[in-house]
Amino acid sequence: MSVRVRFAPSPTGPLHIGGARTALFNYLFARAHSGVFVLRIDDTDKERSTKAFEDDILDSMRWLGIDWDEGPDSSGDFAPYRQSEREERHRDAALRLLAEEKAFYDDEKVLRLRYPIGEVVVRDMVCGDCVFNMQSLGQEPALLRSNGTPTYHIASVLDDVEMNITHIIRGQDHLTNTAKHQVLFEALSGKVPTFAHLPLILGEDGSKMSKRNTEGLTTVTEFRDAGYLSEALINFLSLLGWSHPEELETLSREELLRSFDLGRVNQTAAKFEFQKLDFLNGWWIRNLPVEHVAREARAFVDDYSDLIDERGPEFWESVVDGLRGKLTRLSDMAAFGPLLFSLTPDIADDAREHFSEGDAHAGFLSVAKRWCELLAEVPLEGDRDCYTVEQFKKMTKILKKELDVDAKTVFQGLRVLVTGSLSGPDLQVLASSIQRSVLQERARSVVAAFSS
RNA sequence: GUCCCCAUCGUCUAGCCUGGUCCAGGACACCGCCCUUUCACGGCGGCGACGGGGGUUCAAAUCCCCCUGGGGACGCCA
Repeated sequence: MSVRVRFAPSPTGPLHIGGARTALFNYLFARAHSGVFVLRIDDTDKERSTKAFEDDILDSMRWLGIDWDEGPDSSGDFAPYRQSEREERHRDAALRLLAEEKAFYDDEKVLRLRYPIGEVVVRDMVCGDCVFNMQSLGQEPALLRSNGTPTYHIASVLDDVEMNITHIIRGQDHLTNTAKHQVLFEALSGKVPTFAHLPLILGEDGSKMSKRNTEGLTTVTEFRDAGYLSEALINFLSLLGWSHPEELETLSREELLRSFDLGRVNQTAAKFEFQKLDFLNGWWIRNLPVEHVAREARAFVDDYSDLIDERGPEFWESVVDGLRGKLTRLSDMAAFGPLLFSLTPDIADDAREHFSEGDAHAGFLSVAKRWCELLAEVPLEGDRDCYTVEQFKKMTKILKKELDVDAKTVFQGLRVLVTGSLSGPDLQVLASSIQRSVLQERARSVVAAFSS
């Protein structure tokens, strides 16, 4: 029988990063086995489920590139894929169990599963055999609430049966549920799917990747808005609890599809560390095709949208290509907006201090004077409004040759005249991306600041 | 508290199933050096772990037991 797996989030919140990892592993497992990946919306909790959250979950998965074969938005042989639309089946199944004396009503009019006496063994692809004494598992799981509506337990198991789910891949926090569900599977169909419980992802403090972590990011949307690429997130998530057979670390979606193997999933909970995610994000920013990164980066320089559009598409790509070496998150791009377009750069304190007195001050002023002259003298090429990298190089050479100032002062001075700061991205890239008129205006502004 | 799961560098991990090639390998972070007229990138090197105790064995990170530590589950939530 061919592999069928499902990811079954409940739309009571946006897609959490931990849920994304579960979805990813299901997706990779399905693809690795040429199987089917089902997205099912487990919205049995009507009070807390919303369409907005469902939309967020679908959008997040699309953004991550985790696509599904059957789901609420597509027709499939097992539709509907929203549990709220399958309520009758769930209720009927629960009542059938009651008729067969496999369930019973408690004093509160809640229908509960009847436990067998003794032990249940869960055979798990990751954890091995886990033995549970059913009597130690606490209260029997509720199947129908006192108001007659089905609960997660009956809905989930019945749907897994009806949708021919062969493998259930979910977090280890479901392990005790699985013992109960296994009883339900046997009662409902006599067949039990294969289970794989993934190790949990812990927050940096070591416990539960819960509401808040050090960076305040928990949902996929939040990570996206913070400037992470889906490629980096997928890469990072894949390495939490799993490792590549050749220990490769930077893994593309294609490589993951090629090499994923549930057998290599470990059983140890992993802490979510931003340092590694940041490293991978920077790596992907540097290694993905420029067009792709340029496109993704646009969202983070929204304030300069018009100015960027005015300069044409090639401008933006060349800027991103020149500057991406310095990026960790796409949101870092925001800082480059003013660097590219502002007419009056803020002057950094250390820059002001560095050139405020003595020889440094004198040297700086002579660089500034000559720089202003060059900006007036050196013509632009063709119909360009910026100097080329070569022209800028030539101009710095002139400064170095003509002035009785050491090279360091020339370059640092130039950097301050162009950016107002002593450090920043490659000056050649930057200077050749800034319009001459802006360069002139800035030089004037900086000189004025240093003269007063 | 009860039950379940887990335990290798600060972190993610390889190795463990099929004991010896492991005085434990990689990656992130950190620290040096190189590259560089800044910062990054890149290159090279360094620091750094088998939780403890018993077994089994000629031999244990690898197998068994106990302890300790960590995590999870115990809802008319999913």
